[in-house]
Amino acid sequence: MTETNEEYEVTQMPIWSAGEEWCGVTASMQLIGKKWHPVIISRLLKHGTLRFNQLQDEIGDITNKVLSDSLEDLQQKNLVARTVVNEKPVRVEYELTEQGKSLKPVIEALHKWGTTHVQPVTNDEDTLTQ
Amino acid sequence: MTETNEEYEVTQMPIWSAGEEWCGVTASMQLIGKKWHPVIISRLLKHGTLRFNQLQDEIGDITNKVLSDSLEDLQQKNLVARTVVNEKPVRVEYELTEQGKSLKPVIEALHKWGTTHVQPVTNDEDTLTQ
DNA sequence: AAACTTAGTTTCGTTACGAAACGCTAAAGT
DNA sequence: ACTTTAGCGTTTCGTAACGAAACTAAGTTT
Repeated sequence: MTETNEEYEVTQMPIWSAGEEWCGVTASMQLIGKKWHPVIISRLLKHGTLRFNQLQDEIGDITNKVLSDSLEDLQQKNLVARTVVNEKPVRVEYELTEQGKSLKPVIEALHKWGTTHVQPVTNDEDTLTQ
Repeated sequence: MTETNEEYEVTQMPIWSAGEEWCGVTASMQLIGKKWHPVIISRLLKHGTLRFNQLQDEIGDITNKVLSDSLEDLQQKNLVARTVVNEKPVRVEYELTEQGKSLKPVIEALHKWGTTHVQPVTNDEDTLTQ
């Protein structure tokens, strides 16, 4: 097909091109700036290792496709590792790499802000009490 | 725009519905989980007040449309305030609300992680143009 | 054989993001 | 009087990300 395994293609995209001032926030966003990445990482931080369906249950509202796509992206960015355990039925485990674990302070900051500055609306859709 | 408006209506979208376990990370993501939001907020944290073009220059790679859309979303979420100063030519200023300023620890965590765990690539791999 | 489990993939529709061009107001240059 | 410049966007159109729902595939249990 392709001469030199173009599938892999080291998609370490150019984080920042010349001239522009490089910024840590921008850099972080290139790696975890997708909708579900921080949530997935938070669950793996909490549980260490999770299987596909466990992860999905923990998150709650994510579809198969989006979880699958997100995990693929996270692997490709070396934040998550995927292991196939040969049992029957086959078991697939996801866990954070060291790089992924290093995101702990970021996730903690997100968690803290979310819990202290966003109130969960306790639903029933008519409580406009704040 | 400050008076009651049926179009406005939602005020605070349902962050989480009943049975699901609510999580601070998910909540945060609902508010700042867009590609450019953290970067925009970081610039406003740094400079206090910025005009449209200043903000665009500070960020570097964002288009008019996306910056405009993002700012609109941030206003709607009460993280950014927009002020029109009636000069000639008209001046429009953006700054963080108190709620927006409270994101400082989150942005700092992102900044720190980005600067310590992502290296700026300096365009190796193909050094043809630069 | 039918149903279930795990771990996804396929299809298709909607929303977010991007590039480039254009619009508007008003001053300033020629 | 025109053209250019500056500020602050909007319009148009194309691609990528996200989502809902159905489906696949290997093996297991009923």
